[in-house]
Amino acid sequence: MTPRDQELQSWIDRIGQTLRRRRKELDLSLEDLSRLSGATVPSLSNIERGKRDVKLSTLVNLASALRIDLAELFTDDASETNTEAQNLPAGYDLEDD
Amino acid sequence: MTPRDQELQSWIDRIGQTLRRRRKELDLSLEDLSRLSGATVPSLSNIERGKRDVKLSTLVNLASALRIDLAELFTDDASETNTEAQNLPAGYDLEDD
DNA sequence: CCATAATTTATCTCACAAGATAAATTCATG
DNA sequence: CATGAATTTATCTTGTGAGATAAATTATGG
Repeated sequence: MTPRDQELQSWIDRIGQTLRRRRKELDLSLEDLSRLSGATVPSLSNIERGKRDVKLSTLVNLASALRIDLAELFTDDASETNTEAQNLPAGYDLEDD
Repeated sequence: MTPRDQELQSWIDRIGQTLRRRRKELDLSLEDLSRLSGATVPSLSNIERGKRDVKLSTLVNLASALRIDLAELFTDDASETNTEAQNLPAGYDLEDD
């Protein structure tokens, strides 16, 4: 495994973790996020567990569904909690949008 | 075209522009970058022109070859010129690495 | 202008991301 | 524990990103 492969895997892992952390933060199931993002449940599972070389479009959709900036997936200060408008615990709309 | 498609296209465009700007900054041809990154010349052309829904691995390889942080591709302050160690005009090593 | 380099476009192939669906596993909670 | 929800794993299909290669087009310098 080349060092670049390792770097890739580390990005894939970190992005997956960030996505999962954020989903939990919003108290969504994979199924909820599936409806919000358009991605299927198995696909989401694989992405969050770092099993996929995701396409940009997928990340854009997920960031949008989770109401975070795409850039946040790449600036892992690992503990990105709340930025105000990004947390809306009550009555989060689960309709597909 | 949904608004999310538009957002995707705008990211694809901006990333392509950033990559091309950076390549020119280093005074590399597509062929040079091809050797450095492992991507083929036609592929690079398509990416820089915003014709592709790139995979994460491709972006990681390109950022590495161009010696920029991956995050820089997603924080487009549009005019990211020099951050010191990222500019090495003389004797830039064209060997594949 | 011409020659050459750089880039774009085209074709064909392969690999794999992601969809769809179902079954298996794991996790909560009563 | 049992039961139902959540997640993971598996299988099959489809679409497309990216490699390889070549030809066409567009810069650029002499």
